[in-house]
Amino acid sequence: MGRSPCCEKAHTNRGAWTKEEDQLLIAYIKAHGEGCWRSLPRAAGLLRCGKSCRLRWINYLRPDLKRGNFTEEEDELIIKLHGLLGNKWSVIAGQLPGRTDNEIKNYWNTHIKRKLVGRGIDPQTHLPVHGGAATPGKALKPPSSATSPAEKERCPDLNLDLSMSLSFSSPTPSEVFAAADPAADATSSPTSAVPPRHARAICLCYHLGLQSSETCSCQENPSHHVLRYYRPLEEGQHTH
DNA sequence: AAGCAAGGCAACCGCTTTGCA
DNA sequence: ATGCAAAGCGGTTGCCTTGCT
Repeated sequence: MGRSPCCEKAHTNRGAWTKEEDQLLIAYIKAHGEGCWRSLPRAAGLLRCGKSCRLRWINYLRPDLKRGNFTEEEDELIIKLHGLLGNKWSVIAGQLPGRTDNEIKNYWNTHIKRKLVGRGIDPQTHLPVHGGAATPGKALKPPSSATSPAEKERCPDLNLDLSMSLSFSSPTPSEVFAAADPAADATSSPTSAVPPRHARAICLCYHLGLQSSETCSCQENPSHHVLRYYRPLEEGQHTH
């Protein structure tokens, strides 16, 4: 027995959204907020599936979206975060206010990839393409031993102290992200705003070079890693 | 002006994760 | 502990626009 479809495809519109549909969705969410996406279309008078409504709202209609071209600073931040996190678009988007994961993903695939290739950097590994060091399709793989200064030198584009982020013995997540964006205050973001599923990515980042999130020896819910990132550790709290 | 290719991006698909009974 | 529904996510597709020949 398979999963029931999210919507009755025969009775839903597909393809590009019309202005009228946009207005219906905006008006409904303004009046009722983001509630149950599955029941929203019917309640709002839309012939769309809930998934489609959610996507349209998050990626296009949300009032806090920035739109417009990415700045050079945003470019560099995306590159740095991608070097740390890989294709965790939603986590990366979380560090760029007003930008969506879909937008960043598209921007990465159409602009930044090319930019990195132009610099002689493999977009997947963030390592120079010459010399066969790059391994297509693999996420940034930390070395098993401490990253040498020479290794750091090989990755000028990723303006991070890789010896810290990849071979650290125990940096805090805020240190990792401070390295990615020294201007950011990693302690100021509200923990409640972090979707729980981001925890794994943060955990993964936190454990880069040591162990994967799957083999983390910590028995706590991974969300504590998010707490560690978004809020400084207090005395006596769990540490690795 | 027409045809074609490439680029850009909105939207969809299918799988995973989460929350709850 | 388990199963299911809902939400979230990343990869992919497809259409529209732009630039080139």
